[in-house]
Amino acid sequence: MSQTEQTPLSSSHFIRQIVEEDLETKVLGERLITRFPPEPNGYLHIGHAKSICLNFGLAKEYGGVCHLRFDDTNPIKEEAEYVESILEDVRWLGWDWGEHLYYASDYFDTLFAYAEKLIQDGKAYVCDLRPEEIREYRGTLTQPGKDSPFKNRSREENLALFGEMRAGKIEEGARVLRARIDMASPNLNLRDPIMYRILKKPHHRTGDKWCIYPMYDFAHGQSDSIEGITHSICTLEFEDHRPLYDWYLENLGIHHPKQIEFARLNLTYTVMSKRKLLELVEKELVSGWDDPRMPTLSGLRRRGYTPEAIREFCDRIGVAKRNNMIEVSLLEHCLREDLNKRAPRVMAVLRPLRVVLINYPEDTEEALDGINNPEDPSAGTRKVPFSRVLYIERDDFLEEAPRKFFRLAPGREVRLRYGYYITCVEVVKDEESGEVLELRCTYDPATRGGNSPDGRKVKGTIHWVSAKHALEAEARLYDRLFISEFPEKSAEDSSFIDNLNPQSVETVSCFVEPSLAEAEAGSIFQFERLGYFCVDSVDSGKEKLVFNRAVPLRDSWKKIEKQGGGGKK
RNA sequence: UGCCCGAUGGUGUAAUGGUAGCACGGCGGAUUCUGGUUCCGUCUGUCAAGGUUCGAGUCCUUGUCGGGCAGCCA
Repeated sequence: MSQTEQTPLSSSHFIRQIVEEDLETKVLGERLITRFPPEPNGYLHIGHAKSICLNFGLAKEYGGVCHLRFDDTNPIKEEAEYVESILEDVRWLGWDWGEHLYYASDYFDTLFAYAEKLIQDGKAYVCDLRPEEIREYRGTLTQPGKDSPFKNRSREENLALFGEMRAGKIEEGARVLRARIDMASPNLNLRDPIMYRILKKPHHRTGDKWCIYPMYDFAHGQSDSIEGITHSICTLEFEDHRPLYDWYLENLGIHHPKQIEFARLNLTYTVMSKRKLLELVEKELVSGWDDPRMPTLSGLRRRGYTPEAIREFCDRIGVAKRNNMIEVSLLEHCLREDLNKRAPRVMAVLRPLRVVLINYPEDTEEALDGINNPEDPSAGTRKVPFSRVLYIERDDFLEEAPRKFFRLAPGREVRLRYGYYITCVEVVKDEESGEVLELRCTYDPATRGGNSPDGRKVKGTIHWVSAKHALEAEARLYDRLFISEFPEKSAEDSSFIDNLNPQSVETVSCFVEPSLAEAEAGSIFQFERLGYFCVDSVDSGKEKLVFNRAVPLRDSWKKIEKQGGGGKK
């Protein structure tokens, strides 16, 4: 057993190395404590999954713990609805925070006391500059800022003023509490950053208790500190904030976790920013945060992605500091890899073409044995009803078929999966339009089950459903939401919205085998030769089955077809 | 023309001064009652120039390119 574990699948990335070293030298204690700190202002997406798996994964791996903490310091943007969805998504992904569920808002009292301490130490002051003035005084990227005229107020005055801010005596925007650092710092975050601002808004957890709220920088590090976090792992854009993170903790003289930054996930053909995802939702360009085309965890779940596939994906993409752009094909690969092992196979016809077996008795039907999962013998077999009239996929018939087309064509023989060999003898067409309406075929009774006693081979096997027994269902064929590989890189005067794929979903009415009648919401099947389909958790029901295509099977025929049509006829 | 970070095949990611490897992807083939799966083969890489060293993807210098930062957002 231990021999199989000698080669860990996940590679050793730089954060793991730092953690390992720190655990060895015990500079931050003996136990690893990480945290995932979402702001409850939107739904979690696949990019968050990277962070979640990193933080929870590391904790699990090294016998530590990972906290789930909501970074809820801005009541204007945050809502309880988001808290609920985030809890659900993290749990669904397979992680357990145990009793370690926290809210930055739980620390508001402590944070307030911390602020008073800095004032007392002459390291913070109340500033009366207006927002525009603060911006002016801050300077620019290349020019230093200048001191606020209020920078040298006495401690007593600052304390009193800060108390008034808290008591609601000051109007919004009139005053802020600032750290007294250095207006000339080349790092703008150190130019006397704002610690507290006045926001006369009720908070989703603290209600009306507060009308001043700490800024991210004044809340995050201290929250980490209070919880005894050892390694505070965040994304690259906070790199410039680290000196401030360190400054607060040092000047407060409290436990000092180590902040480490890594590059966030980017995926081709999708957008990842919460702002853009919100825009898609609000403009009703998608059906909601859980639209199966969204890269949100709720969308992916509804689409048919499994937690296992997502975790595997997060493991494979690695962790580094350089900006990256992961190809969606890797995500799709991880899904197929997982589902191939587990998804029951079933037959469904998306674009039906009627086939009549002219030498098959009218009143007969039989039950054929279908293998539920060739990758998993324990999944067993099922009975699939067969009769004289069937539906096959329109794509599986071509009137003028090239040599490499192994499916049905006039005069050609194919195997019906688990059924008989059939030969197409007649094509019935609409006289006016020329559209193929029906195929008339003969079947070979000796080939029942899919093998011929004379050993003759057929190149192709196609799927089918019995017309009499089939269930009608809806299938939603999803494709990528954007046509462009890099939707955010749109022309100057256009938005990422212009890169939406107009064919990102096609809804078809299809026929599925009767065994699917009792399929539960959220369960996933492989429609043989087509792809993986998930019973929609919102719209599917007893009256009407609705399936979402999570991902199609790889299709090498399509490739041949594109390259040159599979040769001469 | 400030500060910080980064640069390895098409895309990711390893190699921690000592044979540039793995995965996805592409291409070709074998097997197959899913044109799926599986298996085999194959393709392409250390940003540039100097320096240190017996030896540099790795260390140093300079340059180039990419990213982040001027919310009372996180």
